[in-house]
Amino acid sequence: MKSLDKRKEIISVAMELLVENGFHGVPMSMIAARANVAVGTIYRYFAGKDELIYALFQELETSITAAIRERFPTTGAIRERFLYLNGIILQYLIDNPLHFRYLEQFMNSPYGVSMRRDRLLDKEGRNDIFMTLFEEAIAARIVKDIPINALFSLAIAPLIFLVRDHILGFVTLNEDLIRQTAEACWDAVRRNDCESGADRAR
Amino acid sequence: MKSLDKRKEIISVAMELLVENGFHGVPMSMIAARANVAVGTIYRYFAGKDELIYALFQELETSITAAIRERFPTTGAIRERFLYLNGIILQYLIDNPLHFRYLEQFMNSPYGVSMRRDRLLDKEGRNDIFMTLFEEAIAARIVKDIPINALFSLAIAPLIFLVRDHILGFVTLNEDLIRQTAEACWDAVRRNDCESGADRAR
Amino acid sequence: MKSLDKRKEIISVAMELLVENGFHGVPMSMIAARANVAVGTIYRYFAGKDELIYALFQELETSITAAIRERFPTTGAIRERFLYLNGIILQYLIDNPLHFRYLEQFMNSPYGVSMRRDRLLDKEGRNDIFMTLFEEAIAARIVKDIPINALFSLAIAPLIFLVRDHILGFVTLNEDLIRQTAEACWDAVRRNDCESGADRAR
Amino acid sequence: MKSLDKRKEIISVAMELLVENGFHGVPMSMIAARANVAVGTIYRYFAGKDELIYALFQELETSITAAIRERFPTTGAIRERFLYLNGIILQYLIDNPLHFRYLEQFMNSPYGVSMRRDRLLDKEGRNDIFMTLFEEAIAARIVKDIPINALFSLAIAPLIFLVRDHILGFVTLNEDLIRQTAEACWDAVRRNDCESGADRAR
DNA sequence: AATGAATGAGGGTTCATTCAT
DNA sequence: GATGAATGAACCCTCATTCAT
Repeated sequence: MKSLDKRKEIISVAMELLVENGFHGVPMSMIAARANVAVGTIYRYFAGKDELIYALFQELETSITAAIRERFPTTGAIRERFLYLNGIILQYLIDNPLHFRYLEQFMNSPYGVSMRRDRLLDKEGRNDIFMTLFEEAIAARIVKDIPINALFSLAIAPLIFLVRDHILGFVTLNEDLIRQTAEACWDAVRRNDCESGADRAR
Repeated sequence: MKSLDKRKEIISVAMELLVENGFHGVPMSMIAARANVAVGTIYRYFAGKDELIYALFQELETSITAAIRERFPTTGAIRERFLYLNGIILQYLIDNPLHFRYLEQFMNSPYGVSMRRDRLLDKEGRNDIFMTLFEEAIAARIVKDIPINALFSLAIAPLIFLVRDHILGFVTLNEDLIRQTAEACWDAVRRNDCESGADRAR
Repeated sequence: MKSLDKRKEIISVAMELLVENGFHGVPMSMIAARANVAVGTIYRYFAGKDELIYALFQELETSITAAIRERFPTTGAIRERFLYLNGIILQYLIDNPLHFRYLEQFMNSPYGVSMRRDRLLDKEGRNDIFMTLFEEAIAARIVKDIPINALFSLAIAPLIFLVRDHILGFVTLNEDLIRQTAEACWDAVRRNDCESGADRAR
Repeated sequence: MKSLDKRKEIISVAMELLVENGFHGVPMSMIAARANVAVGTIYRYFAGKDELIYALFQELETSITAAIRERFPTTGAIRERFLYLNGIILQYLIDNPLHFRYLEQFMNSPYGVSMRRDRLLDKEGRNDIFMTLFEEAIAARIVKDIPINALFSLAIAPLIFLVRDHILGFVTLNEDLIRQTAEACWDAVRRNDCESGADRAR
């Protein structure tokens, strides 16, 4: 097995186990055993358990960002791009439930909190696609005049919750429901006087 | 100190410590020390650490349910009740950031997952207030015709995300923003043809 | 077994094992097993292995200091007190070969070096009995006019070396030899013009 | 790099690191890295870590013995030869503090102990220069009539202690102090009735 | 000869839980 | 009821050594 394959195998196995058993329910030895490597080998690729957990997050972030970037249209009506973007994200999360569950656990653990604290400092501007879209929309006075964080929450949060329900089996997300939800999110962020409501009717 | 006081003290101390350091960053001995009891004493009130963690969740759930129930108006226009309900929840979470952060950590840990699995079985119908309201709204054809889980996500998720941002200092939630967000959530769930859009203008 | 007894047992067992196998040849588990306690118990009395090693040194230092102090005469001719002091030390080391070997290993390991570095800072004036004696002797112009460290080395170092040889079986230290060596050390430190040489003849 | 150069480089790097961090504070990988060779390469020159540590000791012993032998005068008054010998040793240790510190650590570790045990068996008669000198001196009734080990300790131990103090910065060894200490050591070993004391005045 | 990735036994340490007082 | 000393399984991590390249 090549070196890179080993790293990938470790990441893949770790993701699965950590999602299933929680960060503290998975000894390094368990990861090693399932990845068919020695414990020490993991430490050639990751400085420690914490670093492995962070690395998994970054791996996943890279993957989701790539997925979005490669499919996202840079032109077209804002509303259409918004709906399309939401659709992509929803689809990605449904297709990669492991990633979704890892993200949820990571973000709501001390790891995620400290990660966000670090990010606050070196503001690299993540989620830039969404942010760019919103900035354009704000300038065009198409969306509500509230802080961009609020817009972001209105646009994204329901998707996250729905995916969670979907994964837990409370609801089944089909194409129709995905579209409807994406549109509902748009309703939440757009200005909703009749005029701009009219743009739907065009 | 009375027996009940001890239990309360343990719960209060544990909540604080667990939120700050994560479930696995808090030894029982640390809780005992901060609560001014012996380690063994905790085991008189809770069967073990896991049970303590579950008990904390239940305490908190009781508290939040009570807060909602005691303030929620059973009459009035659906939209107004919806906005009011959202406002109560938001306010509760802002006033009790410890509860909020505990919930987030709990829900996204193996504890929360297994708890939800248990609930799936003995469907007790939590969140009944919201559900009742939605059922009424669906019957009145005021809200979109999508699964109730989707409605629930659209109504609640953005608030959760915003509170998280607020607690982390990304955004400051004042009364205006709370109202605007609650209304945006309503926009997401309501039927948004011009007619029902008009009901806002009434 | 009382708590204090346990601490003593751990110290005693640790001393023996560490002397025999070296600091790094003795796992905590080995100490625990021989002391008939659980591994964790050691950590109730010592913060960690390093601290245990330091504690052993201090234990031993206290013991040796006490042994010297309780027997040392505060009056009498300087030469007699010097010889007596050397005798006490020699006897102590011969009687407690474990202590001697522990000291040697400790002093010549990174532990001892860092300990001495710490002591340099908070100069507490150890070995004060010897130092006091020397200061008196210097004032009386009985000993050589060289730095006190040099005097100290001349007075003590040969004893240490001899004890080492004794323990290794290269030489057998009997009372005669002890006395002769102590006197030879005195010859090394005293002013050795005929006049002060004469004080021996008095 | 030639093979021999590699061996020398490994030895030199290892000496430095082992002195600074202790035998157990230096992984083989650290030595390899600092010597710019692969870990495996070290094992071509030394059978294992223990053997490396022994080899370092032997290198050093060879070096010190050579230094003494090449400078030591085989003729002259015993006292002068004694003083000269002590001077050589002292100078060597001061010039090679790394060797000194290595020796101290080695001798007082299980390595040194087992080495000495081995030597006991195949009595090779080390320190022969000193021993020869002493035997000559004993025969000439110039030194005290005590076991040769005792004489050796009196002659050498203070120097060792002083060098240690010097390296640790407790005292500064200049030429004067070196000479004075060497003479004091002579005072310790020589017969010190006035007559032989007079030989100093000659 | 040289490399360095891989190994895995072994070590220090933690901490949930128990139970004699 | 309350205490907290004692327990020991289990964890993370290190590093001497090997061996395929």
